[in-house]
Amino acid sequence: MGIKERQDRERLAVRESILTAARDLFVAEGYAQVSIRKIAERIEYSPAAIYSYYPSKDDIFFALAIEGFRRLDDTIRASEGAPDPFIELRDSWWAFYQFSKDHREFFHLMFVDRSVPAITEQWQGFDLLQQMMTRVAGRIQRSIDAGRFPASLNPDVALHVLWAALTGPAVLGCTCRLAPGEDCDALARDVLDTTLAGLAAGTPLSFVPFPVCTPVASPTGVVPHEG
Amino acid sequence: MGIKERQDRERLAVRESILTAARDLFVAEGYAQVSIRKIAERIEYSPAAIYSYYPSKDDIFFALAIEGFRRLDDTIRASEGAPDPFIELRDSWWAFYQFSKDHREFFHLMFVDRSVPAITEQWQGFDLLQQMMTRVAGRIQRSIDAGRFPASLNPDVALHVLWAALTGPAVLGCTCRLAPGEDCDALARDVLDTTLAGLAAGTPLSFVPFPVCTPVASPTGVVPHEG
DNA sequence: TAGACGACTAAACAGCGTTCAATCATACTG
DNA sequence: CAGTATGATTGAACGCTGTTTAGTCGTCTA
Repeated sequence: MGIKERQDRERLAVRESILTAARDLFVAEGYAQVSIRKIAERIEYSPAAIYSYYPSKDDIFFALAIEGFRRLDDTIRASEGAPDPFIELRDSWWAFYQFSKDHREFFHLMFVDRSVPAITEQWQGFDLLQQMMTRVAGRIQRSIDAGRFPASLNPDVALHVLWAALTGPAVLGCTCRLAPGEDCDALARDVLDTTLAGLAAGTPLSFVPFPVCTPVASPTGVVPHEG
Repeated sequence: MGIKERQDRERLAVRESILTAARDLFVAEGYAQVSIRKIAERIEYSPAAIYSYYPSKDDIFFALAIEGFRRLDDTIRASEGAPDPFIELRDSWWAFYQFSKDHREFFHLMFVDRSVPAITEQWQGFDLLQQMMTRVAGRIQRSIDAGRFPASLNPDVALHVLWAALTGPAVLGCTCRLAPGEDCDALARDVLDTTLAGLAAGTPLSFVPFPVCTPVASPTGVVPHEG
């Protein structure tokens, strides 16, 4: 009988509709405006019903975060293809910044929010994030190979420096910390170019990355140089 | 009669005790754990009483943000004194980053939080912030004068680039977005040094700063260069 | 057809920010 | 000193939140 299959399908559909309602509220009105009761009203179920699909509100946000990583992955993948690996690298990080603008709430949930502990705790468990990091580290390696960065540059370290630096303007933008007339895009571009130039200049670095995101595992493991 | 004076003094004392209770809860348990009822319990007043001292919970957080700017100002002032202006500049931003570590909740409230609209809206109205920016812009100017940066560098633009870049590792740190073993201090140091190096390399910049924070008003006004 | 199982709901709990009528202590006035 | 006005303070309530629980209802299975 396909009865169980149909039931599973129906359950999945409701589960999906919860996520859709949450996402719509989230994107349209912001994180703080998402409540179990509002979601319930949208899907025409009682608030309690939601708890048989998600154990808590946090788990709904966790699911949204995963969706966010999927969207970010799409955005960064779409930035591939520039003939020059250095330009391609620059495009990757510009895509990262653009993501913070185009998906403000997602970005905040993924990279800034502290109110969903599971997202912070399982940070290293987001496969897609690790894959993205690996991919971008690969682009850095190709830029090194093309002579745009010193051969001594550790791609994983550069990845973290670029990530941290670009997170700044993204946060300032999505939390409205610039003066009304100031152009956040210009600031992000300047931070990106300045950081790339600083890396190209061979600035000594001291960060020791977590081994996971090494693009291609070297036989001797990750050996970060001292700064 | 000193009666009115005494009453004013008492009112101020209660007002201050509200802020102290809020700050203690805030620092010890985090933003989300601060509630009017908990503050009321600490100062042994009813929750309603608080509303005759602060019109809303947001106003309490606003007062805490002002205190935060005072603390940050102290921290940055304390970083003055290095003989080399470039080192002094580096110390300023290291102090900014250290502030984000030592006063995590304050930093979050001041630079990241979105749930207190007044802080975002009155952002340009924080005198102390403007003064700090002016002071740091002055340090950048002295570094330019000392030949550590190109003469073409606009101090206000550099200020914003450094601010944005350093905000990144600060946010990643205080929102726990690094892997357990990773050293956020090292990352912040690398971002700082990389950004300083990028600025020193004369990277073309395009950001146009809001005129307010020009260290010394030039007769022709702020003329940002094109990037 | 009877029973079991699972989805769903109404109602409640404890918490939240905030408001309001009522109370109480104090200071001023006659 | 008595009476009044003033302003601080409170208890109770409103409407909101996330979550739990007991009970209902419909569908599938035997």
